Amino acid sequence: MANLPIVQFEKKIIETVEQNPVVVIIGETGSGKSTQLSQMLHRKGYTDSGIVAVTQPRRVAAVSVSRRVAQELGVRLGEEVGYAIRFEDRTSERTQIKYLTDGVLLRESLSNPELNQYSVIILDEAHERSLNTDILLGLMKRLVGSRASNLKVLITSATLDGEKVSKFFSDCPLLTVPGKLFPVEIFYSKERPTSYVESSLKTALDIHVREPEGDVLIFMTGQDDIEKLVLKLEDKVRSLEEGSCMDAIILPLHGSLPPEMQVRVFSPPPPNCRRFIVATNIAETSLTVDGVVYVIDSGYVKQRQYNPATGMYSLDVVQVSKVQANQRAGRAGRTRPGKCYRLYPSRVYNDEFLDVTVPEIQRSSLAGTVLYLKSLDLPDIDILKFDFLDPPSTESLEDALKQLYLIDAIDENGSITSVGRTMAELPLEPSLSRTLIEANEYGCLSQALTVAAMLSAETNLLPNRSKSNEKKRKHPPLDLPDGSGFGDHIQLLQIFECWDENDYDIGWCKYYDLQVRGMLFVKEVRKQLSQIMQKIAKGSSDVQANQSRKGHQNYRNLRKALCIGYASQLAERMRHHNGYRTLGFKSQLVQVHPSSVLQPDDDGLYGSYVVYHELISTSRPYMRNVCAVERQWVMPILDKLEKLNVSKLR
DNA sequence: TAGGGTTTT
Repeated sequence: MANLPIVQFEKKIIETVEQNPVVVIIGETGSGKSTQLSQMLHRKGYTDSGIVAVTQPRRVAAVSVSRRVAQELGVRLGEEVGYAIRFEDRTSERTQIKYLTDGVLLRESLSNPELNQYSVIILDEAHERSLNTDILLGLMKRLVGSRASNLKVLITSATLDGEKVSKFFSDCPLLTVPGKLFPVEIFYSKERPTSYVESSLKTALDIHVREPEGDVLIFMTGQDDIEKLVLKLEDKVRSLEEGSCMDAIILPLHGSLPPEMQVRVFSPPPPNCRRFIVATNIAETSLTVDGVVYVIDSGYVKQRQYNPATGMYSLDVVQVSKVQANQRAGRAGRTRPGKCYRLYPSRVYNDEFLDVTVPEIQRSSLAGTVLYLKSLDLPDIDILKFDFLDPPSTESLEDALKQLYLIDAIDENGSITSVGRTMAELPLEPSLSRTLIEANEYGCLSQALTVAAMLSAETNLLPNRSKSNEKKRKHPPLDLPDGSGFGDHIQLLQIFECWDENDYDIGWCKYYDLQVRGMLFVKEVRKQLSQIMQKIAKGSSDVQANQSRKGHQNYRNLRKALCIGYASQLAERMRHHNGYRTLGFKSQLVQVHPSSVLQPDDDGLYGSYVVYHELISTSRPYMRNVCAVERQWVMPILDKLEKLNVSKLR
């Protein structure tokens, strides 16, 4: 720890913090900012008047960094130094330094808007511009101006972003702390290749033949390209003349890889063997692979975008930002001097790449964010004028207001309703929290809890129908429940109920190709949601998973609750075919996703109305996860839509 | 009849 660069800046940092409420720290990789800033402030006595909080965008980071700090201070984790992430609070009365995800801090500020328990709040990795960090930046700006007791805010960011953050906080001081990276030599391509897979392949082989030992990390956009490149690399390396160069191991690395495959990158290679790790941006920040000396950067990344006019998501391949490109290059210099091969010209880097990644807040549906802000009851609120570092478009905010109005979270004047307040307490998308509240009225809360938890699972739970998997399958893909024809929400409910009947058996998940990790996550989410709902309903509600299962049923109450919850995600079938048009957004022709279990009637036609969980534009615009609903439930929503006046909702 | 970049409450 003593040789971390940041330690030499302690005096300067403390002086600046003493004299200013907000300080921006530009700390490059390896500067030690994440572990050291909190300890410096602790030494200076800032933990005497409150807790020093450090937010992280990711759970694993909150856990691992707090563990390191506890170790360095020689205390037990959970005592003076602790962490708090969803489902896991390892802090105590004695905790003075607390690492937490930015999402947890946002939750805390709901029940304690002044965040009085904290003397210092450090927002780490702000340059990643996660949705939660961006909300926190806006809240911190208000808080330092308003809070009675002295609050100190530190924000760490990257070189290219620091000035902007400083300006946002009324030109607060900006300190730069060097990193501890080894130099990385950058090589640019003369022009953009026509095929990134081919170009990566060629570059990787050049490195293998010409360069001394050291692993190669290759950044691609997705699973498909990764699999292609892995196959080609294996083929080419095998055909190299024996003894002409060292052995090679080729490893794919992406999020949908099973955990046991992911951890392979952490075991060191055998001697005289080079590893090629072909990865998505998961290797940019989330996973750190040791031993990398060479990086190949395609310059592209897959990004999810939301279109507020149509309510449609798409997953697009876009150019990385300069911050991302530098982060990728930095992965080559962690253990010794490295090299980074950029598969694009320097002109593209300089002229075309954005400085910083487009913040998530400008690429997401903001219904949840706006509801959260409304529930804080900030004085002088005009949600359209909330002070964001990078404001989302008016269109996007109006879309959020419209959605919230349709599900009764705000009234026609834009004021939060009591239903809206309850919704804000639930860690769910507004459509699902609205569904839970309605289901509680209809006596089907238990079922709704299960549906909401299943839809919250981050991983794909259902069997993966890829070609390679079909071959591996030991049994035909059948006998999972089919939603009784009503659609995917009901199927998700039935699957969980089956698992419950099988005593949450892991083997049962494996037999049906359901991701074990995902199902266990669902169980935990369900438990958390049950606890919150029981508090809201004052203990009277029945939340047992299996209590409602009684032979054949038409799930009428549950579907009605879903219809109310998804009032802003409604579609009407075309008269003569199975296409639907969306209602409530700029009307779009969409299809039920082919993976849906929704069943057509005897004439081959689907029901007249469905609600959908998500619109996703891939090869065509699809509704994913649909539920059949009845005309009589839809009519009041259509009425409301007709009378809607967005300009009054502000 | 088709396709999952990465996070998080």
